[in-house]
Amino acid sequence: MTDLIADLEARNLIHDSTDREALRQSVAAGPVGIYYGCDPTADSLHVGNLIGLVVLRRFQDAGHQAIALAGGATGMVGDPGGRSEERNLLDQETLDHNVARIKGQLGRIVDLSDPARGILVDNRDWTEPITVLEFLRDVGKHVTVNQMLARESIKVRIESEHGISFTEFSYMLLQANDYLHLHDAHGCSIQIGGSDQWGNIISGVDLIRRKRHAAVHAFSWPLLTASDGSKLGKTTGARTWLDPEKTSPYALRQHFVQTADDDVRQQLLTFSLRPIAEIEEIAAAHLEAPQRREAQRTLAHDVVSLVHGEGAAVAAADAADLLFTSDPTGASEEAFDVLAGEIPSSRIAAGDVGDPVATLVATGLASSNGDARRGLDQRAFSVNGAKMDEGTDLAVVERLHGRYLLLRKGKKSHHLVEVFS
RNA sequence: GGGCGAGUACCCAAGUGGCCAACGGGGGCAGACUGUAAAUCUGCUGGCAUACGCCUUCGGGGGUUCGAAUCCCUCCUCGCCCA
Repeated sequence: MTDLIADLEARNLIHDSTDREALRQSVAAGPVGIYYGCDPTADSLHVGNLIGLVVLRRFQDAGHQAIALAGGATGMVGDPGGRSEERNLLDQETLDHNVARIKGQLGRIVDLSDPARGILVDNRDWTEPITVLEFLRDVGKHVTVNQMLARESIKVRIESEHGISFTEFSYMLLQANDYLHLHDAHGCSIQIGGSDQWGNIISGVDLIRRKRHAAVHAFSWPLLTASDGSKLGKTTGARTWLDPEKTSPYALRQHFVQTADDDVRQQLLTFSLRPIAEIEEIAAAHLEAPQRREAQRTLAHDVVSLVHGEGAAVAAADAADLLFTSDPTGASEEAFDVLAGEIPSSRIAAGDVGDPVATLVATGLASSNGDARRGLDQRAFSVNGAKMDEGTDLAVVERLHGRYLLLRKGKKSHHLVEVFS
């Protein structure tokens, strides 16, 4: 990559930045340390964090040092941005657990095996030892409350009915101190984050300029929103996680396959490591024949491959093909073996198969007997491709390959039942 | 410390003694239409029950009443104002 910054600009991944020319020259001049931080508020990263990780990856591929920061300390305090109420504080034990899990997920996207290429740090390591007095003198002295109050994230909270605690108010100082530490200890000179982080990021840049008289850089990407305005990865319902235990590779694939036409080009630019020219070709082909969903398929493949590996991406694609494009009753036994590993599945004794309501609840496709009955009423469920009703006796439904029942709710939820005797 | 106000289901929010499992909106799920898209229209959205109905729920606890989300007491949490 001759000009990484230009590439990112073309991908619409730069929203705000410090002096653009200085940033460009710094990146072009040689390897730099670049840092992206996320707070371990859950035991898994989600697709919202993926942008940062992919940007780190792009820098790493260009020979720079990626610094992934797990915010063990800031996670204890809570970022006031983007919410109207105080966070619930997490305890040490939970944070430890979360950081450990996140490290595994991170390591697949960003190479952490060679410290010169990438490292994972936890800001508790340098934040915990600082005393309150040191912090107030060394960090607090360099920042005016006036500036802090001017930040959008703070302003919003002050005007909200719940207000903001001093704890969360202090968050940006901790993050500023992180950047200072990484600058001193690792020579880090770029910080990145979503545009909602810009205030916090700039605080760090200012702090370093005041204390070290050094000009460091930063940029943010536009907060990813779907064309319907919802915040990606934070859809009210189920989040899409990077941990395969929480969101299977198949489910992750489905999340991206279902991307809206209007969003798919931008998402490819954001998440795919393919060159821009190739993505533009795919986008152009997609405009010609959107119903083929080739762009969505490419996007889904690239993301799953990045997060879980090529093998998982292919397996997830095969499972999806079986469920959506071909007749499940004609699928081979081997295909079902694979499918069982990709979609939710369960084993049920032959004697327990019969009543559709009980079976639907047992598989989790319905949340309660009432939910199952409502769904059956609305003809939402099918077994082996045939619609079910309350009278369907699953015991007499012919099992595929002698042992499988493929249950479906709506168009998108599947569950494979293996019947044993 | 004092005064005022608020806490309702996933979220916002109506309801101020029975017609309340609780208006409305959002979100979610499903059906029709489709391309595993969007838009649109329709249905559903506490649990048990085929059903009559029963049970649990309106910040926590206690009370008044035949009957409470609604009235009283108390506690907790939060906001605004005064000190």
